[in-house]
Amino acid sequence: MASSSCVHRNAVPERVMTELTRGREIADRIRLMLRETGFDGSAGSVFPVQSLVSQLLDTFTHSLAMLRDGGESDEASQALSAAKLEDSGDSCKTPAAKDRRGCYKRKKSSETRIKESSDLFEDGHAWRKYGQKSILNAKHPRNYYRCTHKFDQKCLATKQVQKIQDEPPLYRTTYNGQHTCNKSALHHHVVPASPDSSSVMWSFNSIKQEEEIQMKTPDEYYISPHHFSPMSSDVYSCSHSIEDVDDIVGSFEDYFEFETLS
DNA sequence: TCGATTTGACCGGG
DNA sequence: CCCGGTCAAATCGA
Repeated sequence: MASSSCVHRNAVPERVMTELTRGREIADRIRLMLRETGFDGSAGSVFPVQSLVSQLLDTFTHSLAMLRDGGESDEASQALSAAKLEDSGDSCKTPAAKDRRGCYKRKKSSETRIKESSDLFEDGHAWRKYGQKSILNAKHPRNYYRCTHKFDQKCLATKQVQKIQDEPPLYRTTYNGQHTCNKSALHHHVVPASPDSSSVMWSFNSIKQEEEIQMKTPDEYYISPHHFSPMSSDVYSCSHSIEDVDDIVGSFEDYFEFETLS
């Protein structure tokens, strides 16, 4: 169909924007963390880390500005294209029929983030379960979640959670898409299911607030066609910083991937 | 009563 | 045609 190729053509700069925005947010988080821990030079540190992070932030900001100026993929057109996608789905929601042909567009496998943990953890976002499927050759069913703000804020983020091991229990969470919803609208500090749990615990704050990120995860890695980097499990003490840096590197790699494609 | 979850049906890509 | 992702009616529960 012609429409799908049209959507795909617009999707690339949007994804680049999303990646760069994410990178800039993470760089800013690092900057705040450095300030709190005195690594920005205020506590006598000789490391020029703060300066590097500032340059990193500038790089993201400039790249985003260039993309904005050069193309039409600003937030408005993003919302527009999101609305178009929405429309293609709405056409089948008329009470007219059970005929759902053309009802939804299957996503192209875009950037995917996979997390594995020993229990089900809160990631700070509001999710709504919309499906469960038993998977071939898998012992446990796969659960499908979408962002609660899919409709009110056009947030297209989804995730899948599947138990992949019994003893000890191990869960794989696969994130698809980026959140475009307003995080500040959410409760930002979610109490984990079991307070003494030794697995993954995240705390997302909005950037302007005091930042606190704790991550303890047995394994984390990203999957993209050219990138597969398992995290070592013995870097707990500084894992939050390292994972953020890994996030940024991932953003850049995704960006250059798109660059070479276009 | 209304938002969240469950679950079988439906759909499209491979 | 099979499998996995999504939809949506039915059901749950606060």
